[in-house]
Amino acid sequence: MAYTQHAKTLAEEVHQRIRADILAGRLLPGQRLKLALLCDEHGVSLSIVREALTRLAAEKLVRAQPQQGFAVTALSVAELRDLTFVRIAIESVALRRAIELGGVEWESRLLAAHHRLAHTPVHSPADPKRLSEAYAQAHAQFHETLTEACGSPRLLELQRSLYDTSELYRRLSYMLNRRRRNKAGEHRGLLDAALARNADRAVAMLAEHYESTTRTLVESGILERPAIGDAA
Amino acid sequence: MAYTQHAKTLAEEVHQRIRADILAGRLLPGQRLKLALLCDEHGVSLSIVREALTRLAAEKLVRAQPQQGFAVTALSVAELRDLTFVRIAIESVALRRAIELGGVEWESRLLAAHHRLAHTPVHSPADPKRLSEAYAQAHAQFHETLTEACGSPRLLELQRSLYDTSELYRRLSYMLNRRRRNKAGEHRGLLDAALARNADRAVAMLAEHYESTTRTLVESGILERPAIGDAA
DNA sequence: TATGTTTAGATTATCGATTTATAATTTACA
DNA sequence: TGTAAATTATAAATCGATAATCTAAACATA
Repeated sequence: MAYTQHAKTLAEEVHQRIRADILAGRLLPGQRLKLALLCDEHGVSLSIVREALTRLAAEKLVRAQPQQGFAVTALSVAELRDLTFVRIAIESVALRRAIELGGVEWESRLLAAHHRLAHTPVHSPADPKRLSEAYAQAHAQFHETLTEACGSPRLLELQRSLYDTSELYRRLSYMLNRRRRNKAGEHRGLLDAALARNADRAVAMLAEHYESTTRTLVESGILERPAIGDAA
Repeated sequence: MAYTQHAKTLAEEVHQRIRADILAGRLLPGQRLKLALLCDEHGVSLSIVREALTRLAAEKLVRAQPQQGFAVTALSVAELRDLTFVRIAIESVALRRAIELGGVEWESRLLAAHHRLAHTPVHSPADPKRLSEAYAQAHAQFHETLTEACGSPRLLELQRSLYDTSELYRRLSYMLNRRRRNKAGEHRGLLDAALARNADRAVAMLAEHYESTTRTLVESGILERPAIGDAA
């Protein structure tokens, strides 16, 4: 995920901060991002906020409309389905390569990442409805490690970018999911398949893992009403 | 490719202009892009050029180094190989879907795009060493049409972005390729395979099509010396 | 009451100037 | 003569102000 790398420029700093706000759900899909408010909030000038939002727009986390400012990207059902399809397509390729190329080094890191994930509480003690920040991190780390050994930096970056785009939908899904899907089991299965070098099974599990999240969201109907709140 | 959509803001206008300069090879890989010079050239203020370059950096067409400005992205051999790998991976998925989903409508457009490509002169009369602008367009169009029917806007956009990144390497390859590879034949074969709904053959041809371009470049050794010229 | 038009307020887009950081050059010292 | 510190020059990053544009409210008209 690479939150808070030591940013070398102010614009980069603010870019990462706003990005984190979006991914953590502090800024909601559809919400307008008014420049002046963001300036106050981060204590910087217009140019900085503009540059930050411009970058986020290029990453598709916010949408820019000329003369009308910026808003957090809100995915339609169709777009979420498409995103899921592309993620599965790309990660399948990466996962197959990783399973093919990864060595003992990779196996160890994967095992470690899974162990951390399995032992991180899903909900924060403070707000039991929400996903904890620590879990979100561990989850991202596990999925990243899974394909890490694929040997293609570019593919990995694509994967990370798409992961980010779907991050807040993933959080939503967690909050919605009443019948408590067995996430832990799915991760365990993924781990086992990868370590057993069973690419077909791993890929199938990954696809199901992603599709079920999307299904939960679509069936909940929460995506229909574009949760537009104003201001930042 | 979407050159010169009617841009609604100045920054977008300049962004597209610089982008076109890079893709057409008027700005070379490794070349530093000094803000002041670009301001003069396009008759705009610093902020505008900064925003344009920031976007190009997000698209990976230029590289930004904090406190040191921007430079046109120069791919190393390893990066070019990786790029090729990712392009093949992504377009393979898209092509298979297109072959599966595409209807008569798609076939017609593909046939038309191929016809146009086949009848556009490769070199411009003005500069017989360089690739003509018209051919570059037609080529882009053909490849875009090939996968158009895949049903995934996101996948197509990814494809286009990667196509752009490799655009100037493709042009280089054309200029270098002495033994005159049979490009026309490859395109013809791709067309036939697609129309015959032979996904495996089409994908294989596509992969070979891209890999041979990369091979030409790598073997030429032209990528080794990072063609750094200063100024814009 | 509904529709279209004008006007005031708010917000974004752009600019030119200032501040800050890096790179190049000179000077001092071993 | 070579290295390190100090100085200057160059370019990027940031800011605050102005111009252009949009949104919404108030008003007039049918």
